[in-house]
Amino acid sequence: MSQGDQEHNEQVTQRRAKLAQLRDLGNAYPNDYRRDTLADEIHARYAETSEQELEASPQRVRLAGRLMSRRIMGKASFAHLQDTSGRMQIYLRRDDLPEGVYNEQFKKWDIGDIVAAEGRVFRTRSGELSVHADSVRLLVKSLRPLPEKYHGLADQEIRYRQRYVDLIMSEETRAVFRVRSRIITAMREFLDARGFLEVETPMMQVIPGGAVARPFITHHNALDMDLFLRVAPELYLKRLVVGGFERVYEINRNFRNEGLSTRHNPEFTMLEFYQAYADYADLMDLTEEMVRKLCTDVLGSTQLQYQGQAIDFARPFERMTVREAVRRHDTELEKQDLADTAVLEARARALEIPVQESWGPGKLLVEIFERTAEPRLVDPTFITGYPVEVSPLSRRSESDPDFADRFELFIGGREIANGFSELNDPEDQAERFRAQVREKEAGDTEAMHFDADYVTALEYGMPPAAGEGIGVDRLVMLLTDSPSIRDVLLFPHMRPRDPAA
RNA sequence: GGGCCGUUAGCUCAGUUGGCAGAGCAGCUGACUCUUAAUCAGCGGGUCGAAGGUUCGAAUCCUUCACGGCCCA
Repeated sequence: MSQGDQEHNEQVTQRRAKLAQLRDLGNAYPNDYRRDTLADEIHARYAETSEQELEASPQRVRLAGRLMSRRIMGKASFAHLQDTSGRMQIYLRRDDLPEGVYNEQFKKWDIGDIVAAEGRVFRTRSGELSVHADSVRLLVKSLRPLPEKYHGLADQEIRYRQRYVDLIMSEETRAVFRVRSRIITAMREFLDARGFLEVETPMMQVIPGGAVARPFITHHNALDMDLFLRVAPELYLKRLVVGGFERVYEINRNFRNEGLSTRHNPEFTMLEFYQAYADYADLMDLTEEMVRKLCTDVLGSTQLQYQGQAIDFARPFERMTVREAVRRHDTELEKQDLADTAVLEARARALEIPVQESWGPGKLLVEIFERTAEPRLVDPTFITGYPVEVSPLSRRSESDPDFADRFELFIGGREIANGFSELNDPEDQAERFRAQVREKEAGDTEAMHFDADYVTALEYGMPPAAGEGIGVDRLVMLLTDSPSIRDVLLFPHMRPRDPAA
């Protein structure tokens, strides 16, 4: 079960013995072979070429990859070789290889070995494009047996812990991470095309800020001081807006010291961006355009299925306020006054929400929204009208000071993005920091610190701006139909297992 | 943090009422010069997640712990 046990496994022992032999014969780990073709290049190039045409004009290729299967029929064999692009079948005949290679080398190879094969492209009787090898060579001896060829690696835990094995065995897994990469590339293309500058800001911060969340603490030895892993890049990105970079973005990790679940990993990737001379409404338009582009670029469609439910990105995204969403999805509250604290509290208790003493009407409303409406927001929907009470970083609405100029985007019943018009009044900001500090002193571990330098930056003057964060992992989950965030992280956080091993 | 489920050969999984630990793939030996979950004959391979308990006897029943999965908070 554990990796330590494999040391005593007979298959590992046999493979180690073969490696020892290879060492006796010379360099067991050569790096002088150069391939000239990938498996999928052959499939693409000769997809339409007939058996006869290939026979008439032989095409030579040099391949390298991992041996994934082998079928030995006496003096002839077939094998599948897998490289970064895909698989190619290799055909070997004893009499077409140099003396001794077939019996003394090829037959001693194991599934999982990394090998080179050179020869001409042909089609088998059943029509499969293959390479008839006249030269083969072992490049790397694999010491550990791969999972079973038919079922592959089914154990979720091992798939996460030993992702390299999962990647070797599962084209589905490889596809998820190719899609992830394409999504991030498409985000960059979209923002770069609109004059945004990609930047990197500190991940180790003296004063953590920009989100209401508990940070990780680390220690700098030379300075003998604790540092915080960032919970958000927000305050640094806005310093850059003060500095005159009027459109900036960062795609990188945030760290939040909270529990793990199918939707939460301690480190996760956010796209965060800021645009001067824009407000939250401008960003809703921008977001709709970007999300639709990502969907089309990556899936080639504006329709997708997530865990069995259809999601449509083609229609204009619906927009409604928190109150409208609650009214629509909670018939109990339909006709009641959504500003009445007593009514809201009664309803929250009826919904079995653990109501806290300190909650005002705004917090109650949002809690009810999350319980009743949020899971039903399947097609992309912008929700606005967030109470200021739950929006400590947003600018107040000029038309109604109880509400913030803020939106969240929901897709598939989950929050994907959060954006708002930025607070650029340094005196208001200083007062809000002071309120957070009071909460921290009262024992709230998630409350913010007072960031004096950030207030100083605002005092130089930040142009009116709007900013937004998009949860990249959650978006990738949607576009790859993945049920858990762990399925879209190459190395999700796992508790250490068997520390003795 | 709570509830439910899982952990058996390298991998995928069976294991009846508590009575000698099983299969397929992979591996080893042999046959086989167009196979593709190749085929045929034979063989080897186990800390049943860990510890403790009940019992003449535990993979199986009980307790605790570890790790994971799903749901809830």
